[in-house]
Amino acid sequence: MAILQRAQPRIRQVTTAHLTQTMSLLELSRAELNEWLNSSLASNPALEVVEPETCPSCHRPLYHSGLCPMCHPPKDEPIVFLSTPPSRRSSNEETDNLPEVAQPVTLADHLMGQIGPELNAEERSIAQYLLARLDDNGLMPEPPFESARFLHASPALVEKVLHAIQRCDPPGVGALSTVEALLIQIESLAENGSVPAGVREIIAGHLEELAHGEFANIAKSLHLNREAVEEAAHFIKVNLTPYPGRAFYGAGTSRSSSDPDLYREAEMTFRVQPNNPTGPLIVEVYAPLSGRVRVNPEFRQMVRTLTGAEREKWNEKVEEALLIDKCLRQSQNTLLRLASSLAEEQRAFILGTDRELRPLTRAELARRLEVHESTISRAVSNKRAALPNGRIVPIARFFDRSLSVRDMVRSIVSDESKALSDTEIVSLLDKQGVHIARRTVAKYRAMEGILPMSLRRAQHSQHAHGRATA
DNA sequence: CTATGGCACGGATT
DNA sequence: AATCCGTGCCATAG
Repeated sequence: MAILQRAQPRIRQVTTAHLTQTMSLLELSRAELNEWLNSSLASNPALEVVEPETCPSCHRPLYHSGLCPMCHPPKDEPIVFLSTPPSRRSSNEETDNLPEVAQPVTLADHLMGQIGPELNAEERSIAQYLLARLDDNGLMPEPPFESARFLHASPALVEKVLHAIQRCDPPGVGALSTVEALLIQIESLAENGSVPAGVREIIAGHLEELAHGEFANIAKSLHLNREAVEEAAHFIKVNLTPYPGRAFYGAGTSRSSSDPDLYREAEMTFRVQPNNPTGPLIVEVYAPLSGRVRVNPEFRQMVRTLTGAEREKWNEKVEEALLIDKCLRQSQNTLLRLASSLAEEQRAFILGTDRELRPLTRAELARRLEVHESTISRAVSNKRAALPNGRIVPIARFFDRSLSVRDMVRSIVSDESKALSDTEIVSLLDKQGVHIARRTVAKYRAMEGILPMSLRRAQHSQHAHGRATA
């Protein structure tokens, strides 16, 4: 199979600006790919979109010559097909009879919905940029003046928009730091009820100590008694979150509050067959457009009649269009094969729990699909998958070596009656056939936000996970 | 003395 | 080549 990296150097020169992106189509997210394609279509008259053939019985677009994967499902392999989001569908393709998988609104959409109405056009485009920059936790990683420089907008205006964002629903979004996010949340809580004494001060100056459970130190430096500090700590734990983007709105599944990717679009959706739950999975991979692109034959014909510089100029466009077409097919093809492999390999994980994730490396999959391993890396990074239970997870998670063990640790701790030490957890895991070092259990614990044994005894039925370090 | 976190090393992964 | 991950060693707190 021709590998993307092999594209001839001659062409590489032709399309400088776009080519770098073309080479890495695989690593673009759904939205980015969309945007890229739109701009390519707009700037290249040689490109045209052709309607796909559709399956005669279900009217689903057929991307490959051959049978419709839904109407003629393969026997053992997963059923994989490309599909286009409803807004971009060409004709009125019938809505599918596929089982519903929750497709939540993105965090950015949610926020834009709140602030959009109050903003004028310029402010809105600033907001759009800012929202796109929010990280997984809903925090703003870049100071307003930098955004302003990038946008060529006045810093004051950018700040104004940012402040508008910060007043929005998941309290704390758009904050520049964890501390700021917490403080904003406090303000929002203070409007409705009272906030225990010391909470603000602890957030502002003693977060580190709080994370380590050093109540005595805090009490001393704030001149409070220990009870007050504990009360404040409890309040913080229950009411505040350092990850504003993850929680608060849209009561999704119980897990959702800790899943930052929930509010991003998925690039593929895994489902079970409604009438054949034990059969192969169905995988829907999203494509930026229904149908496919090609070089407009009339345009090409027209170019042939030109001469000299004119001809050169438009020929470049034709070459570029050819390349775009090729790369698009190439990347979609790999994506489909990747999806299929994942559905097959990680079926148990997709249907079940984290614990059932099989260790799988990118390199291994690359060998199997006969592509370069960097190809897999690109395809996997920056993408998300929707699972049948409605969760949206980063596709990189399919390659997480320790996820299943971390899940075991989590359940060991939640089932414990007498707070276990890391060493004890090691031996419990040993019995279940998992052999890891004590130090490693400690790290997993930290990753899961589980406090050390000594700080774990107290409250058990609390649903909030305490984790406050950056 | 036990439990745990920090640091750093080496090997695997990307 | 850069980064990530599991681990061992050591310091520190209780």
